[in-house]
Amino acid sequence: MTADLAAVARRAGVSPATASRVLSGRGPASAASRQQVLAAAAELGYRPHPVARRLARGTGTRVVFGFRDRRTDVLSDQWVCRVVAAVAEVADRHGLGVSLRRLPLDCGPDLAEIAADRSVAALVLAGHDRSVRPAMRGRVATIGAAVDGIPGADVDSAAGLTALLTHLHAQGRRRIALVGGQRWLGAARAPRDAYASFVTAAGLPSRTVTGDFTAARGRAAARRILDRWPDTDAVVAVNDATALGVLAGLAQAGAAVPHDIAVTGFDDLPTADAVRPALSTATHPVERIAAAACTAALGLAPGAGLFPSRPVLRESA
Amino acid sequence: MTADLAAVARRAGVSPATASRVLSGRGPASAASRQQVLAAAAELGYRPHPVARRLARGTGTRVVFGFRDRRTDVLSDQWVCRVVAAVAEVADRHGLGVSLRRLPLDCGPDLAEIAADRSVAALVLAGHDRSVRPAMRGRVATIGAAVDGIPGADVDSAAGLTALLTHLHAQGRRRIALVGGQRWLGAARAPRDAYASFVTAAGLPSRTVTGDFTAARGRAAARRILDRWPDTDAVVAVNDATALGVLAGLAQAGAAVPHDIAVTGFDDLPTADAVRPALSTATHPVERIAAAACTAALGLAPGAGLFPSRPVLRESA
DNA sequence: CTGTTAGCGCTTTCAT
DNA sequence: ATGAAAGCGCTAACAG
Repeated sequence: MTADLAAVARRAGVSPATASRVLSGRGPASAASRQQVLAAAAELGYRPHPVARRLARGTGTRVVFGFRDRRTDVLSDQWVCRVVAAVAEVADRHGLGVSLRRLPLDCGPDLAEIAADRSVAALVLAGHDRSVRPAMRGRVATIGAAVDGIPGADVDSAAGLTALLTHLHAQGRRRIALVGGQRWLGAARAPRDAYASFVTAAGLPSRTVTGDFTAARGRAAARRILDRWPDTDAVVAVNDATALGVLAGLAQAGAAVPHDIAVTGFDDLPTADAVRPALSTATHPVERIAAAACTAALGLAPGAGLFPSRPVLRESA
Repeated sequence: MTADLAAVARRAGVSPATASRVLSGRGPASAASRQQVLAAAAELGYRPHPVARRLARGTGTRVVFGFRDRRTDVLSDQWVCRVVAAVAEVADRHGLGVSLRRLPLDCGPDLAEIAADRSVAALVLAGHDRSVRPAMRGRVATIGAAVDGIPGADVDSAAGLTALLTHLHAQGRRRIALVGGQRWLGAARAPRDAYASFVTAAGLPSRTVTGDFTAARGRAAARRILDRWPDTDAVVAVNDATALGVLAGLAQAGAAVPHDIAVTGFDDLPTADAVRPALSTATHPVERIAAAACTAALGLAPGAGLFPSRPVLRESA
């Protein structure tokens, strides 16, 4: 039914090899043959067979998004879902699909399996830290800090958090607490460090509580903070989900936001603007980040890069 | 490097065809040969080449999730992202990837293009209505109402909404407004109808406002409702995003939830439980729905099915 | 139940 | 620049 390359070549009066060169844009071809081939392809309504192409080239057909986490219920994480969707949209432009794979903390075996799967064109990793080293020969990128040689599409969270802290400080907040992330997570490090530098530089007390990027823990963290340091006047959360939890926890405890306590999130998920009080946070170009990680993993772009984290001030701070 | 089928066959002392039959589980094979082949495969660490397999079988390598909507920014819709992620997880088990494709309202040409793409193993459609008819020969399923012959993984939203309305009524709410969805959207029909039947049966006034499944419109809808029917004592929203917006709009107008006005959502997204007041809504098995649609589209399951919508009562109603 | 023989559709050396 | 030919790795129709 559908015309194949041979048919196009025949009609163009050239060999399949030449037709292939023209249609795939790889390899030389005279203007004349190019002309013929293109015309023939158009007339025949030729559509290359992506699968055949990938088999011949030895490239895979899907990019795996590997998310390393302790939770089993990955789908309830908005950030994860958003990134997967973003990657799915980018991948579509390359004729590829995305698979979501939850990875345990000790993901060596899983990574080896992924590397051995020849349907995998590339691996995009998130939730990693220094200890994670993919078993793949290239075709890998991370969302988050780059790890030895592997390109990473990272958010400049140090700058973003510092900007938020600066804002709070300018507002007169002097007893600022941080709800951070798990220690095993690479992405939790930068915020923690940025917070530490800021408070010491500004001569503020350091008040840190560990969360896990979920609203549930954010809520618990709010209570803990109120218990330990009742005079806290601002809470900086490592992401929006946590901040939402903090908001809920504070409301439950009867603290007024932002009057008594200011709250900030991180990521600027759609909900940040839908809740009351609207969440002040830092916004990140998720789509561009996903796209960068994806193309870098596919080897279509040199490296990934550092993306801006811009404060978005709404009502909560 | 990696052993191929021929190597396994050779080592097992059988033909490639037999090895293929055993390893792919299709076609007959004597216990003896099966034994040999399996052993040989194990010893050689044989991993089938998914791409070659798909080329030979003529099946595609990815499932396209087509989302029909007027918005360009699909990624800011939590439901969409969640479904994509869920499909991506299910697809992974079949060695497939998912592509996300935004479809315009008039998506005929796009569907034709998707059908012509031989890398597409299946199409999962959402945001459709009766007018949409995929150009594919099978390999399609919808999330939402089934349309002529195409299986659909649908939520029993009529039952879910009715349950919510019944709850509100039992609470003494008598002036209940609905924030529905766009008329061109098939998924918006069932809730609208369910609401209509309920209010007429209960002898309540009908108060309907059209939303678009976003928080922004939900907020606007809340204001409109307050304007037109100041004595409204409950607002039922067609989804959680809308409900979040309604919550924000009511808060802004100084209405207390649930004291003055009760609010309900639909879907039970993770945020529903993170906001204050926590959103009363109806919960749906998103993963199972996505899985059903995916497997049905791939032709691995007969049809999709109707999934339960169970009320989850929290604080807002 | 098994082997033989063609493919699936495109790419890519390697000569020319 | 171009063509012939040899794959990429597996599946499936067809005899036997």
